[in-house]
Amino acid sequence: MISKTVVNKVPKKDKKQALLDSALALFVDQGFHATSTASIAKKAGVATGTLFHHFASKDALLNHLFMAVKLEFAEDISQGILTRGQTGKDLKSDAEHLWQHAIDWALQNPIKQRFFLQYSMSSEVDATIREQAMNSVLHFVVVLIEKGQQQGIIADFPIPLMLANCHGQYLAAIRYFTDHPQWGDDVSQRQASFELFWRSMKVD
Amino acid sequence: MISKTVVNKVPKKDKKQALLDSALALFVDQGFHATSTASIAKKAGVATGTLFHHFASKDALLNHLFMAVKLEFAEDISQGILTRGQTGKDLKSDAEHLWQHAIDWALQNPIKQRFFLQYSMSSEVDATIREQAMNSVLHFVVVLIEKGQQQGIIADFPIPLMLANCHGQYLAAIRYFTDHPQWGDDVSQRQASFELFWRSMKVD
Amino acid sequence: MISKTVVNKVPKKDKKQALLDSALALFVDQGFHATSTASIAKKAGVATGTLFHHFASKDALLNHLFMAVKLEFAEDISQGILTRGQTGKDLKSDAEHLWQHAIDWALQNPIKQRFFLQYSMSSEVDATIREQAMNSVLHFVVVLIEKGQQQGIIADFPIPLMLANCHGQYLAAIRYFTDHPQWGDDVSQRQASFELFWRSMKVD
Amino acid sequence: MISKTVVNKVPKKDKKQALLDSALALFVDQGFHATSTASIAKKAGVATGTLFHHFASKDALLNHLFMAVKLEFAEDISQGILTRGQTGKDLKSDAEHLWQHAIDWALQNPIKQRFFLQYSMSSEVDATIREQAMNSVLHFVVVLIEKGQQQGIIADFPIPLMLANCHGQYLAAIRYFTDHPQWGDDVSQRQASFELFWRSMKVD
DNA sequence: TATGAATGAGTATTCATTCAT
DNA sequence: GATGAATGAATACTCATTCAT
Repeated sequence: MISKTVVNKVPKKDKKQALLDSALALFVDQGFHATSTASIAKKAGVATGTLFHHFASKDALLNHLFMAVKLEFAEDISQGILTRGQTGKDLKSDAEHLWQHAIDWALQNPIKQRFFLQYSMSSEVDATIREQAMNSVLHFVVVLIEKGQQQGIIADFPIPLMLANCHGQYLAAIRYFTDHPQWGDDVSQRQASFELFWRSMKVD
Repeated sequence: MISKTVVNKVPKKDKKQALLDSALALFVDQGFHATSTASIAKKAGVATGTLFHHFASKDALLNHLFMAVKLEFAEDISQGILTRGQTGKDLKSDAEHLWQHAIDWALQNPIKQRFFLQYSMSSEVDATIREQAMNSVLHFVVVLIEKGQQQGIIADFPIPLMLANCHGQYLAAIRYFTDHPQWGDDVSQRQASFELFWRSMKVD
Repeated sequence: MISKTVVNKVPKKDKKQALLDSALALFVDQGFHATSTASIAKKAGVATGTLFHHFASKDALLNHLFMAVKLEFAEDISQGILTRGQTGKDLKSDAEHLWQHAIDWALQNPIKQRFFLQYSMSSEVDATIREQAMNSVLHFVVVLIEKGQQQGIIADFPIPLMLANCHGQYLAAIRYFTDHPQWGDDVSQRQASFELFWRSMKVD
Repeated sequence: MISKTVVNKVPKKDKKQALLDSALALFVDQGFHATSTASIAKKAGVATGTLFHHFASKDALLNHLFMAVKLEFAEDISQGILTRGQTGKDLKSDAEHLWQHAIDWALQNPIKQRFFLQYSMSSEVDATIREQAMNSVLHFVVVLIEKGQQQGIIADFPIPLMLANCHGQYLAAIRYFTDHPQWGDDVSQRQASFELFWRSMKVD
């Protein structure tokens, strides 16, 4: 009896999470419009109405998902920074750590990475959500750039421009390593990708 | 009679072109899926069926449009290169010319530029078309990089990686100048955007 | 061949009319909300999309239908008035003719009469449409009342009030004869219903 | 503990009444089908499930509500009759008192009056309920008519027909005064509305 | 009694595409 | 080629109702 109850009882959040998981997989696989809400619910093992109990609309689900994945990424990166000791001593080394960690995350979360590539610039995600998510994620980079400029290590270009540039380079890199999976473990290619990034920003 | 026919008749290609023009505007404005073929036809001033005389499907229309715009861009850039004299003497100057010309094109064709941003990575455009278009456009860059590497001016990273990086930086730049139109004419910002691009590629 | 074409070809307006006919029958039978657009189309022998080709929405269809039926009624009544000779000589006789004709119409068009009863006061029909339709139909009555008041035959109450009263009495009468069909042909009952109507309006 | 329970606990009947009140307001405002049970519950400050503890279904709620409002009306009218002294002496004066009282009730209970107008003829209310309610309310009128006919004051038409006619005139009158609120206090208009009613029934 | 998360059948509406003219 | 009425499959979303707590 007890066990049955325990087994059947889904810990509240799980249905919502199951919907998010299913949506992520399907949106990446088929695209947003080609994915029906019914298919999301079915894959999540819930009724179609349940989706709309948790999310006001299909769009709201996408926005929620986008934010969630971005935050997960941000959190993972920020953990990586915190667990390093003596941060700040060598800025380039910090930057490289950040860069490689971000690439690693993408390679280890291929679906979420494809999700980034497909929806980071898509107009299907609400513009304000996109901006909000971007800021939360790129905050590390802002900190890094500012510190580097103070130390005279990073070039003194306008920060928003540098930020946009970083983002573009990151997306290009993960797309490259996704399209050519065999090079994701190639140290020299990984090193090269960081160099392209770093050189564009450091002082000459 | 004759004159009436002549007057009313739109020179063959014009209906097709009108459809492409309307589609471009609407796809950029509302997105691909939110744009109905009926609305495209209406804006173009033709009947709904006419669209399907010129294009096999809505998807085919998008692909055709994508290719056309990319080629237009490529042609414009290539014209810019050809009209310069003594190309090749100073590679950095060539690169800068190329870069600024590409940015200018985007700023002068805001709709087509938004079209690039929205559909360059979108899965709505056929993958093969996207690749084909990319190659045709980025060919100049390949030539540039190869020459630079031979001259020892450009770093010796794998070309596909550098290419991807260039593309990412270009998209980031035009998005930046689109989001902040007031800086598109600011020489120092334009210069900075080129520097970010150039530094990532040149030898240290 | 020719005949086949002729037979298959539905004279344009017929699909729209078929939809209106089906909708009338179903709305009366099942109510507006209980009637699906699919069932209307099916009964009309057209595709579901066709309904929305002719009417912007289910609501628009109802409004259109309401107006059409009201106008048909008005036209029938107005024909009845015109085909009588020497109208105006005896106002009471004119009024009785009008009244009995209106009742007859309802009894001979039972479905449309039920439609009136169900939708004349329903909030499902647009308020402006309802008012518009009412005015067009009750115009005869206004003319009658005004003439009667000038002749000193009809009491001098405010016209809008008398109009509302007439309408209420008419709806009550047709509901009565509908609920008790056997009395619709009973001359004395029909006479009584007119008397109730006429007495409320004539001068004492 | 105890006090908390007591304070939070709403006296049994109140939740049911709150549901009825909310339903009345919403049904009048938006119509029966446009009102969801969820919105009724929300407005009443109870959970969605609670509605179904008190009423078997949404339809049952409407029927219950209809009966309740009709009875409230009947009770109010019957109070009015009882509190008058020497009823019966002057039938016309009794009838006028009844009529004006009924109009007053409608004007003082605008929402319930609109409820009458919308649902008295609607097929959404169960036919038997409607008839039952009608009888309970119109009983006064039956009594009045019968007495009047015995006294030779009221015309000798079939009672069901006269009843239907009364009902129609009453609905017309309250709709008229609702649509033109400024005339509800105009004595001459109120007097006129009664005259229209009375003349249709009294002997010539 | 009360709750509110979950259900899933039901529905209006859209839209790419066709084809007779 | 050009037209636009017609098609009908597809889909987001609603909502009365249930039931485990």
